[in-house]
Amino acid sequence: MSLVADADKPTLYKRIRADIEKRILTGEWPPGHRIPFEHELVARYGCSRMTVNKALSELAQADLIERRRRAGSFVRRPQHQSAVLKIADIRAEITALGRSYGYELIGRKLRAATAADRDRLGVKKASKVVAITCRHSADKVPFAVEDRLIDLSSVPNAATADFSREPPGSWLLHHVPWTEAEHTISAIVADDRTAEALDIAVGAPCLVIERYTWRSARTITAVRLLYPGDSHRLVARFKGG
Amino acid sequence: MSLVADADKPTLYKRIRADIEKRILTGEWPPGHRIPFEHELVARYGCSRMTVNKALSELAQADLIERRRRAGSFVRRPQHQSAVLKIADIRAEITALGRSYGYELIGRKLRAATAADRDRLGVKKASKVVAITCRHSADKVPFAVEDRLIDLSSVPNAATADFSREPPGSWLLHHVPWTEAEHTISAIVADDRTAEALDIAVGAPCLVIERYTWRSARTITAVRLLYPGDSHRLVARFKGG
DNA sequence: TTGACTTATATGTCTAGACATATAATCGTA
DNA sequence: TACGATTATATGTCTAGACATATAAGTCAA
Repeated sequence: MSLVADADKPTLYKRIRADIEKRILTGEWPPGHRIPFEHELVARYGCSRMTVNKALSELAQADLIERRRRAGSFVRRPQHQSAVLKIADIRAEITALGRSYGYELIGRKLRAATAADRDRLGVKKASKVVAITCRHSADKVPFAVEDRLIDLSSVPNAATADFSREPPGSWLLHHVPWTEAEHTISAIVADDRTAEALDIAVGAPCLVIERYTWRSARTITAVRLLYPGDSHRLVARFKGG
Repeated sequence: MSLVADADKPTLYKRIRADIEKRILTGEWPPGHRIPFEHELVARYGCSRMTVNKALSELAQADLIERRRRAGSFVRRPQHQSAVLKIADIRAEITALGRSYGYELIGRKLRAATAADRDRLGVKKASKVVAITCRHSADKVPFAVEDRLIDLSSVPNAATADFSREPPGSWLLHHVPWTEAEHTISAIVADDRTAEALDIAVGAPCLVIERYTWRSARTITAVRLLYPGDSHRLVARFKGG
């Protein structure tokens, strides 16, 4: 369903769909934006309404737009994240469980990307980054520690964002639409520093989720989340064989 | 996108889609089965070709069927599992990585469900179950140990299946189509038994994936997979905000 | 038997209409 | 002003056609 794969199949409705998809993904048409009415697209592309309708129906099915009778079609918020990804917004995750959410910024540094930073972000050229360390808690109990890098060449606003009150994950979720992510899940045992941060014993099991996020081939952020492995469970639901 | 939600919206193309979906999900039309040609459905429902085409196109988009020109439309294998779920079929996972797959049945018991079994399977009434313990390896190195229960009231064939050569996950994947699953991911440290089974040190971190699988409200199987946490990584890719 | 060519056919896309329906906007009334 | 009825409009569904295109299947020659 990539843009490239559809681009070389030059059927009209796919071109229309790709055109609109591109404007949404680049942010040119942000969430809430009303996209042209069917009759306007009919005029613009010089085709019948059914053709435009097919393009828009597929975009609606993919949750990129929402269609409302009499009102028009609107760009949707990227709220359709998968269950595993939902863990991304830890604040939402914790409050959804009916527990009180706590957040604490441990460190924030703005620096030119080191070799290690570039490696984590998967970029080659030099750039500035923000490095953030913070802790999330549920009902005053440590829930996860987060260690994040944000590529400022992709998200310049992050340089001046106030992460002392808002967690960077939530901030990004609201300021950078439509991203893709790759997750790596593994397990470690807590070392001294981790044990202290999570208030667990040294040698206790921890779940590690590393996520690397990009949009249209541009790296956005790389984050490492450490969860106490024995006290928390991450539930993911899927359909399949 | 549930059957129930569409059933009370009695538009014709949705009824057609739901009819076909139902036959696929119940297994009446198994993977590979050719569903009726468009012109046959046109005759059956007494509608135009565009209407059945819309129903079939949506089923194709949902990966339930595959459409081939000149040949017809066919029920797809449930191979479109998410990355995390893919770990379900460990054999496929390992061979996909180009490594040699090894399998070893450790234990197999057929018994009336104990209270603990019923709890794991989430069922209330008594039933028979198969309990299987086995080990998967990649290039002769232990990759994961599996501890599984299969509810025989849902999958009676499993009582006589030969799990000494075929892993139960692969067997189920080929004998029970179109299931839903819930995953729980956590981390533990290896105890004596686990350490020996995975050939790692006692106290080493392990990743635990528990999966509970059902189809149309019927429990199928519950499985617990233990991975050495430091040597393996499970990668999941998602699209979302 | 094998390979190249032809043909039949199911799907893929598209049109120019039609009527249905939900609802935003307007208008009228209390 | 607030509320209820009316209207206008964008989307939702559907039709009865059309031509395009990939390809399974059949045909024929080497």
